[in-house]
Amino acid sequence: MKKKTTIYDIAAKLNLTAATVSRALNNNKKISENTRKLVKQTALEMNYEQNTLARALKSGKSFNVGVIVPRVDSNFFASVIRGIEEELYPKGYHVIICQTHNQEILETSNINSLLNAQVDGVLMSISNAKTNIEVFDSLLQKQVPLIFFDRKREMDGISSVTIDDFNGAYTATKHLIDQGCKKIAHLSNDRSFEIFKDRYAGYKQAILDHGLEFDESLVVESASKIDEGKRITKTFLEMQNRPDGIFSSSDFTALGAIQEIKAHGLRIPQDICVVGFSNEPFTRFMDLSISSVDQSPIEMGRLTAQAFLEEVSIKKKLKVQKKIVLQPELIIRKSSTRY
Amino acid sequence: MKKKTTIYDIAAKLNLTAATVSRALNNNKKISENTRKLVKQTALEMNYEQNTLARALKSGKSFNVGVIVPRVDSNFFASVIRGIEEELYPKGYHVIICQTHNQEILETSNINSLLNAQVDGVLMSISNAKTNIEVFDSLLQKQVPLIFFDRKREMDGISSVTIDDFNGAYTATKHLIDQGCKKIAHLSNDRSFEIFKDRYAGYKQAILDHGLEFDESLVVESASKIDEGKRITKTFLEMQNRPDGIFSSSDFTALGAIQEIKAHGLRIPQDICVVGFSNEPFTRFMDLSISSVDQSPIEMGRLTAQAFLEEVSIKKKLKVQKKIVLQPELIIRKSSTRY
DNA sequence: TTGTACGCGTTATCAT
DNA sequence: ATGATAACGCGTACAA
Repeated sequence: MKKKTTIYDIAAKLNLTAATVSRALNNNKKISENTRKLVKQTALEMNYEQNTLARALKSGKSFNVGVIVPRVDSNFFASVIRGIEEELYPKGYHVIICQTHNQEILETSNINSLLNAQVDGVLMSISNAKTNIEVFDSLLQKQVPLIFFDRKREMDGISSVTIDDFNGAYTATKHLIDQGCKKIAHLSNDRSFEIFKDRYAGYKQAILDHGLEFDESLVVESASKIDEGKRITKTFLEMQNRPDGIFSSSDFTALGAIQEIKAHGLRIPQDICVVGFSNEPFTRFMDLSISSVDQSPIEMGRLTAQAFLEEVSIKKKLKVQKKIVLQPELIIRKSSTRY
Repeated sequence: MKKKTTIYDIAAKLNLTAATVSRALNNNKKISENTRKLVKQTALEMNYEQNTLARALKSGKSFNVGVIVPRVDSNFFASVIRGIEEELYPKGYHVIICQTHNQEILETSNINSLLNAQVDGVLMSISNAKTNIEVFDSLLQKQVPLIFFDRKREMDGISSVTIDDFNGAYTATKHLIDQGCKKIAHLSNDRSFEIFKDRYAGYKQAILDHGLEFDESLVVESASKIDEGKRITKTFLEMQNRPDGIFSSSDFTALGAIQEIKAHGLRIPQDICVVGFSNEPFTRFMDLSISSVDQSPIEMGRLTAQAFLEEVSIKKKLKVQKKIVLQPELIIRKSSTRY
């Protein structure tokens, strides 16, 4: 194990003091151009590398940013992380990944663990609607920037990057109406999350705005799973007056719906149109490609990272709360294209 | 900003010295049971949390592990990362993510950047077959454990976790033969990577072992993209004596092949059987579900993490090189099920 | 412009 | 069993 060269080593070699070397390397104004060049030159020759840990200990900045998501092996979150990493890496930051698996305990322990590692910020997507708010307060108290993406929580002074779920749902539902659907069902999800509440609201508003009848019994909550989509769709199809359109808040339940509809010998989109949400890769790959609402996750990641960078660059005094809302894009595919 | 309580604070309160407190907290043997309890008790009361940075600076251990992958928004790598994170988090380690986008420059800079952040280990999947080996040496010299997963490089003293690509390919090809295929093509990929070389070799061996004719013109390299699969399959279908089976080293090219075959009015699996590789989620979702070789990525991640943990727990003296090879599992679906 | 001296929070090595 | 002190590597207020 070769020992790393420190500023002391290079100071010794140059008959200078460590302080001078430090200043030279940090482009401190009050240093002669000569010594600056000399120091940098020999630093290069001696393969000097700044000890991040020491600097972090001294300055309190670790140049690490924590990212907390329910899970990483989901296309959406993986893509957001990709965006975050790409934006932060060039600025010298590293991204630390934590998964919560939707467990409140893990959400709390992750935050504490990141706090303990002295990250410079935490970017997270709420995974548990009822996680105690105290944990977030502990972040605020320690002046560690916290930024929500996708699944946020209404909190004073916290910036967030989300998409306009209401509008995405509204557009999708309106699209179904444009395709001639008269009775549109909605596969919803836990509405204690804002995103699902908003999608529900957008769906409802579109229904009402276009003279259709809003029927609460056509809205069913479930987990984002194929089988759930099948199960619920089965009940829809057994109605005496079945729906002719389905707006799903998840691509997986949408897929389940499609499978169930086919199993019943009905045609898509002729008999029933289906639109999903998230634009998961598989929706594009199917023979019967699935229309879906794209959330531009990479862009969301980039913007989240940018919001963080802004927050750390700004003087601590003024606290800005930024709420960035991305406009989702409806990707129209075969599952809802009648004309 | 509340100041964090340090061991000095709790030492002062107890009329002890910081050293004693440190020892008590670290369960040092030579400390009285009384003071140990007392210290731990008051530490709890004062909300003491160990400063990881200081400990890292002192001990040289950061409890951070770097993970380098081509990209995170791929199901395979995301799943491996998931496995790694789940294994490491309970042990107090954090996972730092880096992406290379298959660029040699980024591969090198990522390693250096992680080295600079003083990670306790680097887990990586080679993304560029010709990355200069020097970078890896710099890791070895600094005694930082390096472990390859999936895409490895043959290097002395480096542990790796891979799957038996040869066997996976062999099994898949044999399966096609069992289904009655007589002329099997192979959609390959850059064979400067071991994994693709091995898959090619497994395919070839299965052909030879079962009395079929090996025909090099039925093997074509391409990137792992749907369109490439289409393009190459088109040339296959235009042969006077077209193949009746395709083994693809990628699920994406397999999908492209399937699309092209259908477009030509041929039936799957009756006319042509197709098997892919990786078991991407979408292969299961299709109406015509795609047979594929599963690489158990989460398991791979866990084993990689475990190999790392072992390596750090062992005395630095003895260097163990572990080569873990997972057995892949062929998932047989509609695209290759004739009987 | 450069040097001196100290602190960041912890642990390890001496003593006592 | 506990205390005193140094050291990890860096940055910075203060002095020169």
